[in-house]
Amino acid sequence: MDVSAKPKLDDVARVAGVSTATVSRCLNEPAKVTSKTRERVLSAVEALGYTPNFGGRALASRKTHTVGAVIPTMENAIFARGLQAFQEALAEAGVNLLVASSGYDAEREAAQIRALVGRGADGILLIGTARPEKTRAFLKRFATPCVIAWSIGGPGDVYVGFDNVAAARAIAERVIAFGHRRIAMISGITAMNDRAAGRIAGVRAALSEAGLSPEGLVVEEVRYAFDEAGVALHRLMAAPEPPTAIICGNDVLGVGAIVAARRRGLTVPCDLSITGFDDIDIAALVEPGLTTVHVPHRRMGLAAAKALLDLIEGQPQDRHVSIETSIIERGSLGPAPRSSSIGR
Amino acid sequence: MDVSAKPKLDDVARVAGVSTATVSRCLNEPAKVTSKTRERVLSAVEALGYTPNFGGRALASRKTHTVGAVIPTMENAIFARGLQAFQEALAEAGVNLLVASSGYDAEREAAQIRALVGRGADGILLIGTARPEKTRAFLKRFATPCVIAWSIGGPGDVYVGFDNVAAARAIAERVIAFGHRRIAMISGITAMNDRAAGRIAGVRAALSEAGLSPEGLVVEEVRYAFDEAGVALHRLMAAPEPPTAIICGNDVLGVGAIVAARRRGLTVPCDLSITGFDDIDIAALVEPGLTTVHVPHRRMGLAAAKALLDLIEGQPQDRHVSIETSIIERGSLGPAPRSSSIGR
DNA sequence: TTGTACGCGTTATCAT
DNA sequence: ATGATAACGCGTACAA
Repeated sequence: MDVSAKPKLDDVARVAGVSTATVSRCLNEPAKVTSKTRERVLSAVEALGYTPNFGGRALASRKTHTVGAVIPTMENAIFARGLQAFQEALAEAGVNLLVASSGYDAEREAAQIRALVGRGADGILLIGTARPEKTRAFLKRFATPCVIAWSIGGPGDVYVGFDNVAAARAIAERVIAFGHRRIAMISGITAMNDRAAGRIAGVRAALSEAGLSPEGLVVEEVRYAFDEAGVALHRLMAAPEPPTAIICGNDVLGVGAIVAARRRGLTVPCDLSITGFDDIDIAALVEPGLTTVHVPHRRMGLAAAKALLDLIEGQPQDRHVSIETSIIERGSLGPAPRSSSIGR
Repeated sequence: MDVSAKPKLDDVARVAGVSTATVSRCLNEPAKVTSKTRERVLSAVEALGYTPNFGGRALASRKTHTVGAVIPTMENAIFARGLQAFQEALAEAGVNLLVASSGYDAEREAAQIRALVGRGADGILLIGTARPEKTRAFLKRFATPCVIAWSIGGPGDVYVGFDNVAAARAIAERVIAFGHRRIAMISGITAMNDRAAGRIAGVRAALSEAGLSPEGLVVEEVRYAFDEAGVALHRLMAAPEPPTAIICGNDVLGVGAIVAARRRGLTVPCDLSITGFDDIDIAALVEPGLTTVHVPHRRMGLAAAKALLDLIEGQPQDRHVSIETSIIERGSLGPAPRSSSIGR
């Protein structure tokens, strides 16, 4: 009925009455085998419940059919969503996904990358471009196929991402167009995070272009957490000349800011305008809806999978894929209050 | 400067002037080696930038230091959060995580399980207990260490979960205690989902205990998506005797229902009470806050990792870990409207 | 088209 | 404590 030991290629060969080589061919290059013997072999495989041993296969073929991804955290919905799509696309191609997380920490990212490469990942997905030279050198040294997502990488990188600077600039321009002059920002931690840094740069660029002082932009730098946004908002609003609009580095901060504003008795957007970045589900559920930058995270995940698989196969491809973003207006951004546009 | 080929155990042995066996021991059982030679070996490892080959190691040791997890989808925050904690705990132990998703589909789950076992996962994490006998047999056949989470499993299972029936019953009792008699439910799809089915059963049990008809419970079964909750709510409220309280199968549905109710001009909880299940972030952010069942997803993920690692090591352990849940009252559940408690 | 035989890089079992 | 050497399971030139 049931065998105690795991069947090996050898067992299948014996049952099918062929050599191990033929069995191997049947599984890997079915075309190189007669349909008749193939049938015999496959039924033997079925009968024994044979599963190829991973170690043996990896050792002989020097391929693991496994790729790794190191993301900041799955608890951020944007990465969860992108990774989900990434995994689905890989599964489609019979490739497994190893996930690791850095917690936005460069050291941990480096450690996880080493672990994944050591574990034999055929390729790797990384988020953003900001990382120590040491980590970069490690990847280069082992020539690990690597795709960068969520950012525009350098000319030498293969990436599937969007221009954080341009997108942030676009939404800042919208804020300015609404008449806001006292603008503040609640940003994620910028250390080793080019997305967060780029979004600040984009806002500064918009200010500058509008003839406003980019240095005057007050930036509260906090962890990506709802509560942190509240703390930051209170600090900002306690200033002698509080902002009339707050541009948030992502939707978690944006929604946190809206809730905090409400609890502070402020009406959004009448008293205070707030914008986000990412367009995750909750952005559409808060009251008022969060005006934000829409990023197609799923599409990016799918494209990243395709890019990485192509890269591993050595196929020619687009090394640089830019994903378009757009602004979604939902109501949390409105005209600047009249009293303050008069200001002093 | 840099070598073109990847250094192997052999290279390290040559440089250190020892045998491959010693190098292997240095890396795996450092205690069985003199500190003097160990030092020599380790510096050789460092100098060459040696990384053990995964295939070779897996083949010889019959261990991959890799575990797999098959979850419905990472896009559901509860799984993203639990999986994040799970992964962190594994990384701590030097174990890598392979993730796969089923999309709540039994066939896909089976396929992913096969893939992960074939890929050499030392153990596997699964969500819930409801799955075809065939899948169960497959796991038994290969004696794959397996932990079930998010549910109470059978006596033969190793699980780290909570009692979905009891938790749903508890919140239904609360709803009934608020005077509600016309109670409806918006549930997830129950096919091959014991959590969703269990939650309905729990609500029915509470109704029955309160002397209400459990068969009278109207259940709208929908996918776990915000929009689906809205559609379901509209159907429920269009009935001749609409419910005064809607118990939702999870927070995604609960929040979706609150938003849909608001758009329908209903005030929660004055006109309609709504409850959720899970206690994800948005439950605290909507207006009014969603009264829900708090589930410590991170703690469950950590405990699941510990259980699985112990199981793989063959260590004695608790095969059944029950996680406590609690009810969080936030405001979306209130007294039944007076007019309807009088009824028709 | 199919079979033979060797090599992939490591661990583990013996001796020493 | 260390070294020689045999597995480990599969892929693949090469031969038939």
